[in-house]
Amino acid sequence: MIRVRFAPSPTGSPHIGNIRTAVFDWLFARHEGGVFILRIEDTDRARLVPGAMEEIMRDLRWAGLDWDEGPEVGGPYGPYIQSERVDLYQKHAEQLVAEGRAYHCYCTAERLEEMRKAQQAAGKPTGYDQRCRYLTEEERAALASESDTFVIRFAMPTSGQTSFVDVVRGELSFDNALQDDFVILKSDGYPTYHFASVVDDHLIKISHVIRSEEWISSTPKHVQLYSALGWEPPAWVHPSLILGPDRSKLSKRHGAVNFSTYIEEGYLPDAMVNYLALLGWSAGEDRDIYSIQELIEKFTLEGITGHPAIFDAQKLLWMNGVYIRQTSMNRLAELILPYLQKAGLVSEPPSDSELDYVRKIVPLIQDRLKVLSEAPELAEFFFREEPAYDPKAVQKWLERPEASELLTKVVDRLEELEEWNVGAIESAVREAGADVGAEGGKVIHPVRVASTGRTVGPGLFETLEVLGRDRVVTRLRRAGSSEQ
RNA sequence: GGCCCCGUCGUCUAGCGGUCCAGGAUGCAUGGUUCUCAGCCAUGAGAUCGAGGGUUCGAAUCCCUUCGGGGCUACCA
Repeated sequence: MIRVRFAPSPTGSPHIGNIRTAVFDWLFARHEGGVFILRIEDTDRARLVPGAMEEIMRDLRWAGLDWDEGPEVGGPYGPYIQSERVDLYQKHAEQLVAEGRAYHCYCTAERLEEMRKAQQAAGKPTGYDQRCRYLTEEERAALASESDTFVIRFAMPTSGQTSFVDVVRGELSFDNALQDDFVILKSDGYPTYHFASVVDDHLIKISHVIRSEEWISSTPKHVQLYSALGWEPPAWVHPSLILGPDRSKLSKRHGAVNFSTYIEEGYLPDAMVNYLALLGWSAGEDRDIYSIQELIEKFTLEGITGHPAIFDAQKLLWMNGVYIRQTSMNRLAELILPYLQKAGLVSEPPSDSELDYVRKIVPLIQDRLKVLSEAPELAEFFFREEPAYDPKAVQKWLERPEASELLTKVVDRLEELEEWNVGAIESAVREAGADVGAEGGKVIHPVRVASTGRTVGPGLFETLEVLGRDRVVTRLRRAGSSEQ
């Protein structure tokens, strides 16, 4: 049975890279008919951010990455929050100590710091000097009695190599002598990541550890831990990092990296998952748009690339536009409604007529939307009592002698229309234009500016139809008479 | 510094010894559709496959060296 886990640390908001890993985990589990597990790695009490765990779960749910075991849903190997499992880590750590595979260390932070400085100054690899590893019983007892705190360090083999197979890179090998006697249990009684993840991955029966490249160098530590504990390690899968435009690890410096930012800006869940799946993975085909179902069908570990990928916000934007165009009108109306309300264009809750109006506007802006948050800007003139007139547009199309006459003719004809629909509106406007010797853009542009305040926008006749006769007549009359 | 990973158009990538004087997408440019914008359609520019050596009849694909980028190097994850 394939069992994978997404194991974030609640130290802040999930960012693009975190969710990309979750996407890989989830896609792999679903492809294999396996189990996707969410485990919270909150063993660093100092960096814990209140609410971060909730945000992680909210983001995953928003993206449709549902977990089969984990917080709020439970499962046979819980709890799935590491701070609730400390006794487990302590038990296994003590077991390692009893077996001589780990030891208590009484060195102070100050001594460790000095040691590191000296090592760096001497140009030597840094790492614990194992002072507490070879203590005699007497020395150990003495230190224990005079020191109230200690950590437990793992006794790494001092020679030989540790090898393991990484699914995306093949066999990797590291010198044991260069590995540190790393801490497995901190002085506050909590485990370090290295220890907690190994204990949990085993106890929770994880078959594949999928985590980003930054963990490769500590994998030999984990492999040795498995060996000391007498456990079989899982398959290791290390996709490459996601980089910022400057090619360094994606971080806050690069701007919008928090996943929630993309939710707020109005990216669609499926578009985000589609885009993230393609960052570091490929189905080996000449295409980019995949439904979630298709991604599940196609996703294999073999398609994961071994080189870093730079996050391309422009391509994401394009892809989101594709998804918006694929969205049904009614659905899109629902999606943009909150944005229109936030901008004060539609009341909360919306009236039936407002809802109806929004639905009529959607077809006109769908092709022009790349993210939902652009909706208010694109549709503002539909809602305002008086549209915001672009001064340059007014100057170019309305502040000319013939404009007033033209607009008047247009309104006159529009008012006489029996049917208010695109065809009738178009005929009326064009005929009015012909009356004053203006055709095509010469009549369309002034009318657009007069009715919407701008030179760009959806097709004029469709726009007028949706605006409705009352608004159109009012705006054209006003613009036609208030010649500057 | 040490250890490790990686290196194909600006970007995401296809490619796993010959069908590649390297394909798709994005972005960019130009043209078409049209009332503008967007969309859509078409065309184009854009990668001597980081570089240098090999192996081979033949290499982006295998080997070595080199350079470059990145990651790790905590009682953080």
